[in-house]
Order: sequence, then structure tokens, then C-alpha cells
Amino acid sequence: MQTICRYNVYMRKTKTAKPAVNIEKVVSVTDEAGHPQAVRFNDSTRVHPALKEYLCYCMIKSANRMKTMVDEALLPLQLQTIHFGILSILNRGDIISQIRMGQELGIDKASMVKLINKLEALKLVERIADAKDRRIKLLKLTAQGKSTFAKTKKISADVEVEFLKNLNCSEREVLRKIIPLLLEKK
Amino acid sequence: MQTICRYNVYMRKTKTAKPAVNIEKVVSVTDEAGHPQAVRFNDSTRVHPALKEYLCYCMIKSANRMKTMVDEALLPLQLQTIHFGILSILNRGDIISQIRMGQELGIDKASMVKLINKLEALKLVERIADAKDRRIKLLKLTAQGKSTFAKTKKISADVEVEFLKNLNCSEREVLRKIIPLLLEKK
DNA sequence: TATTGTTATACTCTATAACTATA
DNA sequence: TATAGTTATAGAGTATAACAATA
Repeated sequence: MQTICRYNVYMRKTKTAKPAVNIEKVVSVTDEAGHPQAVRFNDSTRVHPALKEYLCYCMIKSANRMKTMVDEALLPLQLQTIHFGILSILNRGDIISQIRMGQELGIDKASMVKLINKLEALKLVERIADAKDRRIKLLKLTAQGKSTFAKTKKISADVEVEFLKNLNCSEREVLRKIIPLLLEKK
Repeated sequence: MQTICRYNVYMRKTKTAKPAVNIEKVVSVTDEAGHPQAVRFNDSTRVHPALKEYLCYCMIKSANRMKTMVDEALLPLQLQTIHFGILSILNRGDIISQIRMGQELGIDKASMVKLINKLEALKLVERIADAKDRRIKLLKLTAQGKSTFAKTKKISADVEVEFLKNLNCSEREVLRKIIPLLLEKK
């Protein structure tokens, strides 16, 4: 049995005449130990039975899967999950500095520069000089930023529905309740 | 107010006489918009109110937190989360090739070489030439590998308890049940 | 011609270092 | 002396390229 494998491909220079990039690659897999015969390499859902009970592994894998789904859905807007986070905070109306935004998101100031550069280039965010302290640049959503945030919010919600489709209603509610609890110090 | 920030530090060459590495760094934070005054940069639990309802963000953050906790706990054994995954699969008794292991874990063959090199250097895993196909190297847990796996399993379980301490008994059960469900195609 | 495992290398991500301008 | 923001760069992680041995 065979199955199609879609790689996250980037362009590479090659010394040979062969094509440098394979968008799709067929992977054939032998049947062993009762495992499914069709295997997609780097499959986002495949989990070995021995790892099903390893909560850390499943958490990482499912979080990565969700992140990939959101990133793919945001691709047409040239945005990623983390940009949505920044827009979410700014959409509340708070006018905060880059440093402060970094603290809220756990991102260092150098990385924050690049993220804001991107959002500014897309005309979603403005840097505004602080009148009191000229070192500080305050971040503000533009009108376009607000409307783009509304779109990303819709996209994010749709992805969530897809991601959670294996759960019933009460399981979804519990998950939404307890995941934030895992991020609280008590 | 001030608080201690412990960075994930790695050694760097520096051109100045100043110390290249700060294991601890004090970060002082101004009070704004009712947020807590003490802020640990790259805080593993701090979540902005606007992001509490953003499931994807909270999933990624909590998964990263758990991974960091496991990695730190495995540090004395010179192992990481992913090594525990490999040991878990081998501990079931299956004798599989490096390629196969990569497919199970979603890891490419070049990266797998490095992971197995490390486990072999620690004498936890052996590469055994396949009698039928001399290209293939089968992976097998050593006796030391088995005893180390038992230790890592204990460590991992302890970290899980710590990670889940904000949840009550039934919430823990539900989480353990539904996280693997998020990784199933239906 | 295809596959396993290897080494070499390129790309991304992210954190530190060093710097400028302000305070 | 310390901080906000910037640029440059180092390190880790990870994926592709190329290759040798084997099928």
C-alpha cells in the first residue's frame, strides 16, 4: 500500500541535474507488528501505541498539529499564530510598548522587532513615539489591523472546530476550561 | 517590584570584558493597566487575559511548558523528551529499523541518526545488523537501556503530577482521555 | 533503479551581544 | 548607569542533498 506524503518544502540549490524539490513523495511501507500499512512520513496524527499514554508527547504533538492548522489557515493573510496573539492583545485597546508586548507573550525584544516590522509592513500595526519617553514606541492597531483581526478571529475559530471535531460537546467545554488552568501558578 | 528571571543560557563568546552569561537577571517592571507588577520574562505560565480564550495559544504554551519540565527533569540522565519516546517504543520489545522508528515518531532519517548516536553513546541502545538485509540496522534496548527507561518513566510520571496539579481528579482523567483523541483521524 | 543509513549543509527559530538614542 | 529598540550573529533544531553500501 502507498500513500502520498506532502512535505513542508523549501527551495534548495543542488549540484545534480535532478529536481531539487519534491512537493509530493510516495512512501511505501511494509506491514509489521500489526501497524497500519499506510504511513505518511511526519504524519501529524500518527501516534505509536506505546506513546498514546505518554501525555507529554501527545500534548506536544496535538499542540503542534493545531499550530500547523492555524498557520496554514492564516497563510493567505501572510500571518502566523503568534501574529494573531499580538493582534488579540492590541484589539483590546491597550496601547503598550514593544517590550511590554514581549513580556506578555514571552518573546524577547529582538524577536519582537521582527514581528512588529512584519505587522507594520502589512499596515496592521503602527509604531507611535511616546511623548513622555522618546525611547518607547507604543503599538497601535490600524483600522486595517482591526478588520484583519476580525478575519483572523473567524479563521482561528473555524480551525478550532476542525481540531476539536473528535470531541463531544462536554469534552470540548472541559478542554477549554482546563487548558488555561495548566498555565496557572497555584 | 522585582523578580528573578532564570534564562535558558548557553555560552557565548563576547568582545567586551563584561560577563558573557547571566544565569539570573533582575527584571523590573512598571505597573500598567492593572497587570501584575512582577513579571518574569519568558514566564512559562503568564498569559495575557486576551489570550486566555485563545485555545491554540494556550495549547502551545502549556505543551511547551510540559516539555520544558520533562527536559529539565531528564537533564541528569543527559536525555530529552524525544529520547524517552524512542526508549518507550523499544521497551515494548519491538525490534525495528531506524527508518521505521523515524516513521513512528515523525522524524527524518538524518535526525534519527543523531538521536540514535546519542543513545548508543550512552549505551542505552544497540544497532544490530539485519541478517536478511545488510542495509538495515535494527535498534535494540540494552540492559542499561531498560533500567534507564524505568527511571525516565518514573521521572515523566512525577512531572505529569506536577504539571496537572491544578486539575481535580476527574479533570485529569478527561484530559488523558481526550488529548489522544485530538490525534485521531475520524 | 531504489532504499538504508551516513555526513554535510541549508534554513528557521530564537536568544544573546553589541550598539544607538534616550532617560 | 539603565532602559527601549535595533542590528548582527550564534546555537539548536530540523529538513534536504549527496553519497556509499546494499538490494
